[in-house]
Amino acid sequence: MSTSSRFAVAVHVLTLMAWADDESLKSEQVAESVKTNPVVIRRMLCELAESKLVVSQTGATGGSKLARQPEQITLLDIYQAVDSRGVFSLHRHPPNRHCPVGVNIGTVLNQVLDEVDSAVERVLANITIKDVVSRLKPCVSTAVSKRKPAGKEQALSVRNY
Amino acid sequence: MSTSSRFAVAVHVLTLMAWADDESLKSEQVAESVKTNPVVIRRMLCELAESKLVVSQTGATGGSKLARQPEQITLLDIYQAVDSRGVFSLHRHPPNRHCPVGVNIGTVLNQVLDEVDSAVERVLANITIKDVVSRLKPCVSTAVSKRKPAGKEQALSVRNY
DNA sequence: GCAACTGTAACTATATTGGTTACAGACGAT
DNA sequence: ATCGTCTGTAACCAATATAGTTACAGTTGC
Repeated sequence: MSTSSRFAVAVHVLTLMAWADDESLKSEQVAESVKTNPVVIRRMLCELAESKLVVSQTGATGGSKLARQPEQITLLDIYQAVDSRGVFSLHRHPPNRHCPVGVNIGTVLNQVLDEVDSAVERVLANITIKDVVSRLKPCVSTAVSKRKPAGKEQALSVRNY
Repeated sequence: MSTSSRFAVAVHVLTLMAWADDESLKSEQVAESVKTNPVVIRRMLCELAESKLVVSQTGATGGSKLARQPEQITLLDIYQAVDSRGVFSLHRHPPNRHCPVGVNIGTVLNQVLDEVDSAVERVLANITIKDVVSRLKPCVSTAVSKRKPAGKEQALSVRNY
């Protein structure tokens, strides 16, 4: 199975941008939230830009923001953009073609892997970045209310961290 | 996502044993079908034995066979035995706790990952090794019929390769 | 006892991901 | 026009996971 955190980080990045509304974020700011190197973020942003999920601008005052509304970006879009190799893999090297099982297990396994991948995609297609932000807000206001009884969530800028 | 072929190989191994009926197979024979090293197979067989999917016997005339009937072993059993880390991973290092998104994205991501894992498990739980063997047989008899018009599949022993 | 297995440790090889440095090119501000 | 700040990208290193290999102790049937 996947051992990659690329999907998790990509969701994190796009959620940050949705949180920031229409303001563009610099790779440095995103990297601070994810706690990684800005180059790692920029590499991922390039992939996300190729899939038309974000738009970036070079130059001073540059940065990146969502290419569409948060409700029009599904987790499946993100998954396909950064981590679309499927849940499982077949054998590294093809099995023995002279064995009745070895010669055809690949066909059967591919059917199974397709079923699994479809199930994963059905789940991811039904969750948007807007949903993620919605699920996030209760956590945040609760966390903040310990210090600020009157929650004013909009004041929490990701740019401050 | 997963990039491991462990699940594919494990299904292959157990399918071989189901195909061999109740005869025990030596790691050498299994390795020939999978085209890998017998030690790789024995390592995997140990994991499968811990999960009570196969039983092995040491000594001369030793080998391994299924611990239960093929219809009582699901692909979920196999998945959990050899590759149970879940489909996705979270961030390698925890995100910034001072960022409203970073501090809680893990909670939301875990909800999503649980939904995905459940979907995968539902698919795998509904496929047994017997099903895999059934899906395999048409392929084999077709392949064989090119040389042997009167198919007699039972004669195809995995022990020959 | 001997031969043929499994179980397992130790090591190497290979692949993937993540992290880092460095730098060319874009672009707004002055 | 040039300067500072940003993106895009190449090149490289580190860390991790899996696969493959050799070696050998222990088990078991003959």
